[in-house]
Amino acid sequence: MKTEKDGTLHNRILGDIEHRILSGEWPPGHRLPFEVDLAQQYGCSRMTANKVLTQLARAGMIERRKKSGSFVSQPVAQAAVLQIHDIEAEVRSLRQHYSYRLLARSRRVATEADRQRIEVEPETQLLDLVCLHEADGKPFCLEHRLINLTCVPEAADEDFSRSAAGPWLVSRVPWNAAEHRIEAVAANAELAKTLLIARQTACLVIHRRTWGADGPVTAVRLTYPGERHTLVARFEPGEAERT
Amino acid sequence: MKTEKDGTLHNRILGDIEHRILSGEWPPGHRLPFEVDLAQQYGCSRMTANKVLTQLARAGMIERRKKSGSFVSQPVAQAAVLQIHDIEAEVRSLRQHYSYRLLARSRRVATEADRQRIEVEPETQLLDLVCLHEADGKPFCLEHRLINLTCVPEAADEDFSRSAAGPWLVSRVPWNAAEHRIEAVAANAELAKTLLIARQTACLVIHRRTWGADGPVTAVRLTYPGERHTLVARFEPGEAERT
DNA sequence: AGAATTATCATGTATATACATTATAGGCAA
DNA sequence: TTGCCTATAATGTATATACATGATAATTCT
Repeated sequence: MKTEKDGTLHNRILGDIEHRILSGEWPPGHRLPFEVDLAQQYGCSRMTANKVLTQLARAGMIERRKKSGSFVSQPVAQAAVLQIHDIEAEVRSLRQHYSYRLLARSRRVATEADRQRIEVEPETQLLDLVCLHEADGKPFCLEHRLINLTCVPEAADEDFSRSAAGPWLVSRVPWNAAEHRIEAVAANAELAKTLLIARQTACLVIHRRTWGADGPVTAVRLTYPGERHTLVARFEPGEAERT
Repeated sequence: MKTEKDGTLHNRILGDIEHRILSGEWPPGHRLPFEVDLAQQYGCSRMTANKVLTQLARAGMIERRKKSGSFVSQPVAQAAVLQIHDIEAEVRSLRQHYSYRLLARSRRVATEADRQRIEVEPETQLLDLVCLHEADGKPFCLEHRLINLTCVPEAADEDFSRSAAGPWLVSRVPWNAAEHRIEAVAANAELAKTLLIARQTACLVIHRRTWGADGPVTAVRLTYPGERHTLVARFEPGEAERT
């Protein structure tokens, strides 16, 4: 995403209108000048004004109605962009040493329980991986992953004993949709033992399901000890991307 | 965000190129046809092809280099759009009855502890609210909120005993940045009592800080009993918005 | 007056054109 | 061979223009 304003007329106009909206000078519901008037004010052609307004409309900051004009949008339901890091990068950014251990690997036909986690057809071959990501040798995150071998048959030939499946998949399989579910759970005995934490410790659990052109690719559950981990999301409503 | 493909030439071309990229037909690094060639293939002018490519570039799906051409981007760090609902709407969407109770309201000059939560100057007047959102009469979410009275002096005259401060603020104060932090915590005695849950129950905590043109507006901490609440985030990398 | 028609206005989409910008390739001279 | 210059190719930005679309306002007809 480019955000620098590179002196072009287009971006100057865009920035100016954005500023008026964000500062509250043009509150929600306010009708902005017609395209021809904007063009005159800024000394540009209608096409240029039109492109700016089109972009603002795509960014959701204004709504456009034929004949009536363009209006500042009501603030919409809040949305935030959540960065889902690669775990290795996440550990390194904490300046800790990253290591990885494969705890279990099995291949099977999807069971009913599996199909609760990943929406595959019955009889689909799956790869089931359980692995532990460590920071400075201490448990950082426990990963449970199912991979749909119909979509990614090459995965059957990888043993994933040295490196995690996540980065391997990302670079190999094009995907076009993902769903994340985030919840808090208390550690049960098994989880506590694996993560070396006390029972009942609150943990942050991220479920991620990914789809490609041929259907579900993978479903992964990441469990982080709660006290040691937070997710951060940012939202800049005015940051319409610049050309 | 408009996503329907409304038969225009622009959107036909956009959808076609998107499809080639998402299906893997044009993998990351692949050079797509030059603008003039695209224009010829689709029987349109270069301007139209240019606008489509510009849009794809803004959506992050392609990178453009002068003289060299346009290339399919490497998949970027995953990002997900997290919907932060209005709590009342959230409860209603579960088809439960929403109610609200103000538990505490006080006004004071920012303490050192407050300034850990909201980045205001010393001596700033704050409004501190604690309230409970209920679904079908049962605790649903506990809210701790600080409001910066320098930014929102009108808030001092509202008692917030009948309705929550969130929606009131949203409709009154333009804001331009927000930060969310999500973590899991175990309920302490006080929290357990307020939310009517067992001690040590895992809870999902969302910290949201909001900035307006005049600095920090509000900081809010929402605590949900973990077993009963999940956050959902979606990401559609190919969903470049359509004109 | 009320309904149907027409005119008008603002936006939406597309084209042709012009010139600016910038990275690459090729040529030319020291 | 090296360094510089120039030509060229592709994108970037902006303009003028044309016609389509859809909503509102004005007019006309019954």
